[in-house]
Amino acid sequence: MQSIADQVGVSRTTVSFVLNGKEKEGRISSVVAARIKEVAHRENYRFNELARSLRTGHTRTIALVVADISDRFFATLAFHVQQHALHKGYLVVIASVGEDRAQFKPTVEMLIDRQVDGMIVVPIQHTEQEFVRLIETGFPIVLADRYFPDLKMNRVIIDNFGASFQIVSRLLEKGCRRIAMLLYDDQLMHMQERQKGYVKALEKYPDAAQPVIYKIGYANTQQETRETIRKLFSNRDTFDVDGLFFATGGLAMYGIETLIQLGIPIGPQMQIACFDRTDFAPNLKIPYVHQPIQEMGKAAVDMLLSRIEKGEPTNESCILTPHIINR
Amino acid sequence: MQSIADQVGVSRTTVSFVLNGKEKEGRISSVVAARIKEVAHRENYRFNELARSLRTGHTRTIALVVADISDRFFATLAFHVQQHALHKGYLVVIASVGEDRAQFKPTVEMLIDRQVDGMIVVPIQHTEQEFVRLIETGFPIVLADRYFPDLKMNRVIIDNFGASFQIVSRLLEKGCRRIAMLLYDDQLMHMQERQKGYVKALEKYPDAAQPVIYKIGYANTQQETRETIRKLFSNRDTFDVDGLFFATGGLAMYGIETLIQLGIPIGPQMQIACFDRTDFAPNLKIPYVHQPIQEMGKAAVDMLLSRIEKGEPTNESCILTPHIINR
DNA sequence: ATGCGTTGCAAAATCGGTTTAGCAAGGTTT
DNA sequence: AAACCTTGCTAAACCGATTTTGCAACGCAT
Repeated sequence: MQSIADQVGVSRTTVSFVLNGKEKEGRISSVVAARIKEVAHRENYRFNELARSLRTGHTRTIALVVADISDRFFATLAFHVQQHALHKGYLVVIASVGEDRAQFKPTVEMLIDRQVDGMIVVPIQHTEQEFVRLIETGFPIVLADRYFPDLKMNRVIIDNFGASFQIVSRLLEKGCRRIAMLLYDDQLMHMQERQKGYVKALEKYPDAAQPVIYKIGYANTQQETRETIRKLFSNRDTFDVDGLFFATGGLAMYGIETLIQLGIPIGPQMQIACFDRTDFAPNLKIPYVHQPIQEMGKAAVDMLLSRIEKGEPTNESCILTPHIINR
Repeated sequence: MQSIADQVGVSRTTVSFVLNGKEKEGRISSVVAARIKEVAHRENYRFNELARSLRTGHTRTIALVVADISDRFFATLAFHVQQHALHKGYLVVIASVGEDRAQFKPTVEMLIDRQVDGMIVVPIQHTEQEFVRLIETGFPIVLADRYFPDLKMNRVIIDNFGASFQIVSRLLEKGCRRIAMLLYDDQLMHMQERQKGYVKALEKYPDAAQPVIYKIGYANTQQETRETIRKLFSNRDTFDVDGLFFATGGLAMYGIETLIQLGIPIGPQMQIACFDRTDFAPNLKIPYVHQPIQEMGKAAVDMLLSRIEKGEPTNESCILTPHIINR
């Protein structure tokens, strides 16, 4: 900037005004403005955003923190968050921390130290205390997908209970009476509500079997899912399962894979439902809960930006309704 | 920092030395150092990395630019790049630009304006000129997965030709003689070499049919793939295909899906091979090219960081050898 | 001719740190 | 006792911008 100022024969101040389109405000003559623009263009001048941010107090950067960016759900969310944020003039920094609170804290601090304007985070287990601390500082955060019911903070989630209830009801309507559910071993509300929806749906049918629930760990998902399914079907004299409900697309993928390997046909005698479209075996027309990931990303960005730009209060939470896809 | 200095009764300089672990260098007494540390901890002091970066000239941040973060290959690459970079003390900013050069240029500029120390990029078509400009500026870049043969710059890639050659050879050994290939309609070398490997393998067998190649666009991959497969099998009196080779995991997924829908059994009479493990239909034991994504990510990070930290010259290119998985 | 509002620009403070150069006090050497 | 080295710390410049305040010069009305 100094270099441009020298060439035109003005001060840095003047250059700054012109390059920021504040010629009126700075009362710079159009002659000088034109010369500055020309030189800036010729020299291929680019702002040092670091310096600008230091002075202005904002970076026009937001962070997105997810458990695992190689997961299809999170990757898609990341894509849409990024597209929408870019459109609003913001850069998004994606951080993938694993379902691991040891990585979560330092990562979040690293991002805040770099002065991101706000964060969209899909929280992981055992991080609630981190959030109460963050809320105290007043740092703009919006939770996506998962949330803490006791913490008063912005969030955009889906109606997990309702979706679960509806899709399990569908299974029941189609005649299933002994439905088992597989979900992740996770205390967070999104999982709890999917479980509750399943239980509640079963209650409607007095002749349906009691809930049978299997919890799978995040660490060895594939293996645990396989073993669970194997066990379930080897005990068929005890519990003659005729329906399976998977709480996520990942679980469904591994589960269906195992069914196929075991040679168990999926059809009227053995029906399946799950969350998220699984690309796996699309010829099996499995009903699923379609989460509006794009809307979720957009809503989260909009909520965060209005919080950042307008100051404090926004509507606290946004609950999206997923579609039940019946195929 | 000023606040800490005031409380301890020293200058900002002293505080800075202590908090940066340069007490020896700054010749600060251990008594003062201890008091500073204590106050900093009590006040929960955190560096403003923006300000530090402005002064030191580096941000300890690198960017990763890919076409589509929701693609499984890129998401996995992103995951490993991030893990390894974090381990080396760097933050990574992931940017997803689509296979779209209109988004590519502004995104790269945005990142450079924010003073990232370097970039790992998976280039997209028609961006070669951008890179010659970037190279002139001396900005540290390493290319991953794809590359420009004419541009002398750091890159980490795999032996696409060799992998393609080997896996198609496998199909030929197993008896296929009329093998068609599906690949993306892309001028970049990685696709070209996969094609060449296929052609070269066919040449070994004089009784094999001439190459039959279908090019699929990035925009409507799923639909185009389906139509291509349908067309291929409806013309079976003209070309009685007995083998299919997919240049990527995505193409394979859509292709196999269509085969299943058409009721064409995959087996000795109709064999398949592809790049990348497809989670789709794992009960079909399809041989595939396993790309060492984690090694690729690590190598790219290491190459970039040594370029950034040690200055100019590093070994120009790193060629990884994929495994052929035979199942 | 005096006062006043406008126009066109620049000086200087500021953001929050890092880093170089230097200064005073005390100890050691000669 | 003079010269010199250490020790322990600080002043001030600097990174590259933004922004507030100020100050000439000019035109215009009185």
